[in-house]
Amino acid sequence: MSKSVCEQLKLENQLCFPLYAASRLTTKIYAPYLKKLDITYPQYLVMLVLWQYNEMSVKDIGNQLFLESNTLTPLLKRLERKKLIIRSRSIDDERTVIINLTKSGLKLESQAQTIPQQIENSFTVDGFEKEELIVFRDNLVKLLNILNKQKK
Amino acid sequence: MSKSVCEQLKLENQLCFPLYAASRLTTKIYAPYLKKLDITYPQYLVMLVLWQYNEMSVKDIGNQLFLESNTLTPLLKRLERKKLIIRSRSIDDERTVIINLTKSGLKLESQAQTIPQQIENSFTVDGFEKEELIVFRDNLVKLLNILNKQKK
DNA sequence: GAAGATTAAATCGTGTACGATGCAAATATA
DNA sequence: TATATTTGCATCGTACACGATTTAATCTTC
Repeated sequence: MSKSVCEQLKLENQLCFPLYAASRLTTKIYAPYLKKLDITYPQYLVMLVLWQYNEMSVKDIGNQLFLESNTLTPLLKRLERKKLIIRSRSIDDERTVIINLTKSGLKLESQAQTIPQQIENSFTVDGFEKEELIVFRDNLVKLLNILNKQKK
Repeated sequence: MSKSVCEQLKLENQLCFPLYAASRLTTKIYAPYLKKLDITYPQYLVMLVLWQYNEMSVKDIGNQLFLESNTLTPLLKRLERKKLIIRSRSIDDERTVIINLTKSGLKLESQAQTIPQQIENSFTVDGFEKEELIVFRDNLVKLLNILNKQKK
């Protein structure tokens, strides 16, 4: 990349902008599906983690999603208000808050089952081949790992 | 992709999550550089647009960044408070608000010149080849175009 | 086993995002 | 040309993100 400094400052030549915009627009693609479940996109991500691992501390969820308690605590309180989860202090370590799914939280998983396929379809219909999509996702994960390493 | 429905609900198998997380972590990579300029990441994106096009309406900026006035108006007011831009109503069309750079807004560009290269370096040092990075970016832009088409 | 360091959540303040709505200016149409 | 529609921006309410700080519990170290 031997672009001039001026060229580099252009929006389309940066990695950051398409990443930022694609992330936001993707969230919007989920919106109509998630509206039916009455949850937001970040709340959906938390539910994905809980469906997979069942019981987790706030810290654990944060490690999965790269989020801290300052974001998670209010979000989890909203999920609790929706009766999807239960927040309780660990007996072993009073500092730790344990998140458990309620029955309706657990039941919501079946309603969410169809979402990933529908989203994937909306990407593949015009544009991406499925194989291409996999390579792309692997690249994203690779970037994510690099970014995560830098953090430390 | 013949993953079971259950598998598809796992975090690492979705496209959306690495996109969301990578976008957020990338923003954090920018933070120390932007702190020196005393602007946030979305403010930086607006400045990129203005450095490239000089004079733009709120609508124009929104078209470039996929943002609406409900996000841009308060953000632009903050940039105005920092004396980086001037907001004024168009004479031709009183509905339109024209954004112009101030002298210090224009001057800030030279301070931002080094940022893209530094960011690119932090991606390439361990992990990504430059060519790989270009393919990846092109994929992101492709996704962005698909997403943008779906919106309409 | 008390003092100090570390850790897990929570709280606070600021700044996005975004759906929904309001409002005034401009445009289209009867 | 009066009226309806559209357009560009602003406002409002809700929900993230996140740096910085606080609080309480646990762990270290002597």
